[in-house]
Amino acid sequence: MALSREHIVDAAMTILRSYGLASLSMRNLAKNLGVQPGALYWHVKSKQDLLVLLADRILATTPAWTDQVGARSDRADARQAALDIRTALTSVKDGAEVVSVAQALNPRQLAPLQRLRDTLPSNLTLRQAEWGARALTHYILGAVAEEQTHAELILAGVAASEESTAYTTEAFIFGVDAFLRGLGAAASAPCTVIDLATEDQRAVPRKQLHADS
Amino acid sequence: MALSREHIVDAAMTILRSYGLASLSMRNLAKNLGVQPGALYWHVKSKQDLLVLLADRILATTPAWTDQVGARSDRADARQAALDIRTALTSVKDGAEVVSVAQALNPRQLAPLQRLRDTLPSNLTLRQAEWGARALTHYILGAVAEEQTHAELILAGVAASEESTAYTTEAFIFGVDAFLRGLGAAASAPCTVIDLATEDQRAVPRKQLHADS
DNA sequence: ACCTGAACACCGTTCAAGT
DNA sequence: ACCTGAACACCGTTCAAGT
Repeated sequence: MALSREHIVDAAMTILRSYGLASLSMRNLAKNLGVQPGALYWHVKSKQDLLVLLADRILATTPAWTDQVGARSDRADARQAALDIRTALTSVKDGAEVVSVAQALNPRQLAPLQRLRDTLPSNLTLRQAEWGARALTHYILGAVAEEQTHAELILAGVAASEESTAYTTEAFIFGVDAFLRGLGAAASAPCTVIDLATEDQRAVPRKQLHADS
Repeated sequence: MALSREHIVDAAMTILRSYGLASLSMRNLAKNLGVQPGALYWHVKSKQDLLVLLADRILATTPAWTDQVGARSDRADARQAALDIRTALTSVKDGAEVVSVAQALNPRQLAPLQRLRDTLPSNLTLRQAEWGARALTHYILGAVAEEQTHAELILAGVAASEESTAYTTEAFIFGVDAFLRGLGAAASAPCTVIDLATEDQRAVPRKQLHADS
C-alpha cells in the first residue's frame, strides 16, 4: 500500500496511543510502516512537522463550537470548552505533551484556543480575551500533562495512586473555574503594572552556536 | 581539578545560559569538563537527575519568603511571588522548560510552589490552596516557556518581534491577577461538579513496551 | 514521483579495566 | 574512590542511486 501523509499520521497515532511519545521515533515509525526511515521525509518535512499534525488530530476530536451569532457567552460555555479539550488530550497517551511541544514549535493559534477565546466572559476587550485564552491554555496543558505523567508513573509502579480520577477532575475544574471567575472580574479591576525592578535581566548574551571544549 | 557534583552543575548552568537546553547533552557537558562521558555517572545518577538539580538552582535565586507567623497574606504577596519566579526562570535560557521537565520527572513540591501556596488568599482551604498553587505554577511555566521559545525564534530570525517586553510582562501579570482574583472568590462559589460524560475514556490500553514491526 | 541503502553526526548509559 | 576506553543500542536527517 502506497505511503502517504495521512497513513504516516495514522501509524504515528497508533504508536502514541499504545506506547506514548518516548516510543515515537522516526525510525520506529518507519519500521511499523515497513519502510526505510528516509522514506518518511518525502511526505513530511521533519519530526516537528509530524508532531504539529498529530497535535491537530488530537484536538480535532473536540466538539465543534456552534458559533451563535458571534456573541461571547457565559462562563459555563468556557468551562465546557476546557473540559472538552481535556477529554481530547487524555484520549491519547502523552497527548498534552504532544500538543505542548507542537504549540511551542509552531506558535500559531490552535483551533480550540480560538473557541476558548470566543467563550470567555464578554466584559473583556479582545486583547484581554486573547491573553485569557492563552493563559487558560497554559493551565490546561500543564495540568493535563501532569495528570498523564503521574498516571504513567503509577502504571510503571514508581508512584503510588493516592488519588481517584474524580478527585483529579475536581482539581482540574477548580483551576478552570477560579480562572474564569477572575477573568469575569477583569474589567472592573484593571491591570496596573506597579514596581517592576524585576524587568530585563532576561537579555542573556548569545555567543556562538554549540560549545566545544 | 577533581570532578564533583557541584562542578558538573556549574558547567551545565554555563552551557544552559550560553546555548540553551538543546546543547546540554551529557557528551557535550563532559567535553566542556575535559572528561569522558562515563565519568559524569559517578557523580550524577542520570541526565534526569541532573535536570532536577538544575531546576533547583534556577529557582534558588528567588528571594526567600519571610514567613510571617504562618499567616497567609493578601493578593500582592502572591503576585510578587509569581513575578519573582518569572524573573528566576528568565535568567537562564530555556529556564522554564528545564523546570517543567524536572517537575514532570520528579513531581515533588518545588520550593517556590510552597511559597506560592502560603501567599494565596486566606479564604481557601489547604487543599484548595494546594490546587491553586499548582494551577498558578502551570500557568507560570507555560507562559514563560512560551515567552522564551518565542524570543529564541526571533533571535534565530524565524519569527518577527511584534511585541515589546513591557507588553509581554503586562500579559503575564494579567494572567496572574485574573487567577488570583478568581481564587479570592473561591470559597463563596464552591466548585460543584456538574455533568461529566467526559470522564474515563482516559484509560488507554497498555500493551507491551516498545512496538516492533 | 516515490523509495532504498547507506551514510553523517549525533544521543544516554553501562561497565570492565585501569590508577 | 574515581576515571578511561570502548562498547551497546539507539537517535534525526540527508542524499545519491534506483525504479
